[in-house]
Amino acid sequence: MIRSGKRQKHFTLKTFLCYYYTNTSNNGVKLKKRFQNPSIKDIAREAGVAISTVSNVINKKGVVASQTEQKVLKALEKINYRPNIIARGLRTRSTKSIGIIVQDIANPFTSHIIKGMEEVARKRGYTLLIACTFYNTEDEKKQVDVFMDQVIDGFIFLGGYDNSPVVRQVYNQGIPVVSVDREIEDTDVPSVLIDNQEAMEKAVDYLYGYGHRKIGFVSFRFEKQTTTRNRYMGYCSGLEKNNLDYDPEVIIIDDYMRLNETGGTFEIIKKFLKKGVLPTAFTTISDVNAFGILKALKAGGIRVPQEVSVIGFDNVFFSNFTEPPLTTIKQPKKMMGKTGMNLLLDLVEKKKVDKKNIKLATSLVERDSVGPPPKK
Amino acid sequence: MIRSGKRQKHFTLKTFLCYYYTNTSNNGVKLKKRFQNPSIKDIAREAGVAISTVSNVINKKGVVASQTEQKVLKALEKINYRPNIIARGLRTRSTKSIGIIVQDIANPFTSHIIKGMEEVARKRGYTLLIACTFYNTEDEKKQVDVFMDQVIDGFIFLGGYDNSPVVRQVYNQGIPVVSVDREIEDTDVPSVLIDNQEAMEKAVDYLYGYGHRKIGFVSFRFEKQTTTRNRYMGYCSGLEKNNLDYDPEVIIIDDYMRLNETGGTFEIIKKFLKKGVLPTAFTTISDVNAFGILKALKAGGIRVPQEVSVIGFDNVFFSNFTEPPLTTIKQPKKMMGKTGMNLLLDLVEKKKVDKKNIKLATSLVERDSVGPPPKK
DNA sequence: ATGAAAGCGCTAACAA
DNA sequence: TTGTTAGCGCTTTCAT
Repeated sequence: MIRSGKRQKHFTLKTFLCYYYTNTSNNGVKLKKRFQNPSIKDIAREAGVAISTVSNVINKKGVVASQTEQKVLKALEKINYRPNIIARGLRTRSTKSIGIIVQDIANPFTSHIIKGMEEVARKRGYTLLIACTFYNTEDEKKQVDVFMDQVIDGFIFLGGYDNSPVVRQVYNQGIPVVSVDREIEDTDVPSVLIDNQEAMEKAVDYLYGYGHRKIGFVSFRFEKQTTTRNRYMGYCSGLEKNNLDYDPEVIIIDDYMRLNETGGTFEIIKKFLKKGVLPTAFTTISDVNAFGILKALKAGGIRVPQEVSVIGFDNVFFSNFTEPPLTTIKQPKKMMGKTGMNLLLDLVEKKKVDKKNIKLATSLVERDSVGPPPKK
Repeated sequence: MIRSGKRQKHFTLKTFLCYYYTNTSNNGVKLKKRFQNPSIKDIAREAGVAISTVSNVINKKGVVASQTEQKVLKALEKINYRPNIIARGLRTRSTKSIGIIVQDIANPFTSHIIKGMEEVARKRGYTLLIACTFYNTEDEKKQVDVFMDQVIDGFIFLGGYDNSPVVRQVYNQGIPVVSVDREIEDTDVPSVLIDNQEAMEKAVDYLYGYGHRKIGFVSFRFEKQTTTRNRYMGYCSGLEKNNLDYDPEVIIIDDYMRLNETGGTFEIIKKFLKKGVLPTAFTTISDVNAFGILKALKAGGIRVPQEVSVIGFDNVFFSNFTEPPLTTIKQPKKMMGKTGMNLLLDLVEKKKVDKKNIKLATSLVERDSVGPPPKK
């Protein structure tokens, strides 16, 4: 309800010029009807030029005589005018805002990506609309519609289930969209990703290099999530590459850790420990899961990395502050956000983009949670 | 650039009814000019009623004969119509969106507050615009203007420096605003806060109860931030209450930890350790700072809590996964977010609010980072 | 109860 | 080069 005249309590510089008089049925007397922010009309009147001329000056369009321009500029300076984006949006169908659909804004991985996005969006003059869907595909669909109603300039889908029909639908409507950390099978849709398989393979290689031969994998289920599935694929191909057997006994896949990664993993691994079969090292799909493993291991009196090694994925900030500090695969979070947003805005602004499916490099951060396996 | 006809590539159910013909200068031939989403006009035409009647049905306003209503409903069902919020906003000056100004969206404390906000906003049909200012007061001012241009329904200022003039200005313009985790001196402005002083006093009491008599305090500078200053006040009053001396030697206040809380604190405390004066316990203004203390202590070979105790503030998720798990003051983060957003939306919707300055309760979460001081 | 029409503030097409 | 005007899609007022 911004700028609703009735709630305006003070005269401000912004408004002092802008009340106007209009006929009402009140005995034909002209009454002060409402306050509002200055509009382009006020500027035009003040400068003594046409509305469209003001518009041209503001948007640096058309040709305006420098003398006229001066007049407008002067009026603009005198009156603290700000164009109404909503009104402009109604005409131009652009509101300088980007909708971001994310699973969980409080997740330390995604929140850093968003931070990167926010940074470039703001720098380029766009505003961020954010909605969280908590892995609810229906909600995601609904939220897309809500954003459509708001008339946004573009979409970013950040992480979560593939849910490509929704992305596709947006894409098909000709709305700029990029998928970040979400692998859509069709590569028409612009994307910013990492090579999840290669990254996880790197982790297995690293563990193998330390002498590990019985390497576990812990994850939630990944039928609907290609990113995660590809990490699993990387785990498998890493095994294969190093001639290691695929051992279902040390592969723990359970959806219980889906929405409560750390706590869920903790429980699952604690239970797993009771079985008495132990890999010499754990791989997992994210740091927040690794934290749960670490804690369960500690609770079970198992030392890391002396008895069991653990390697994470993401390189979340807190990986540096666990005990021991977590060795992990680093995803360039902020860069993913920035790259994704720049790509999207280039699309929005119809700039030439030479690469619309971008893969960013990962790296391995060595800390202290991986060591050689214990000697028998 | 949503719904820009030129980029529409496919016919969809949504659009099939909605291309129309118009004269162009092209030899006087009528040309298909553009696609668009169905508008209220299309519904009106389909139902054979007036536009305003459709509007009335949609908004459940005025009186519509049930027969007419049925016709409209039927048309509505046939055509997948969605009102254009932007156009509506132009008239009503309400876009069902809330602007949130926050320092750092990736901070684990604020991100959980925002999560709470998002939850209720979405439930109540509002969208979130988010901007980060990174403690830059100028940016904050600018961002307020950007949000104004967007015509949002209300503001939330979340954390950060007091910067009350900006908040005041918004408030004075009659725009609904609430301040969350940000203490503005004037209580006209609705707010959701905790009692920072009482909370920190609680921490000191707790430490005192364990036998600590030399209690440190670590913080960045707080001239411009009342929340933090009040925690300091709580530290002081806690000391006083328990007849403890105020000892500047163990009070570490340094802005170096402002924007890099954990890393900065780590450095500062590492340096501090060299001085050789050590409190038996540390209080600090947030968990992320406590993590730095923990790590510095560990680096210095000092055991927690056997030699030195540490108590945090916030109860961030990861406090549970440090070594040792961090004892801390819990702030009801999600609740703060939800309460703040509910308050704001009540204000926006002009509902009766019986309490516009809300204080939420904190509690102390006992984990393992506090123990009795070492015996001499 | 229903419809016609006037804007909201802006841009863009076109006339002058 | 400048001004006039027709919308964008909606709500709201006022006739009917």
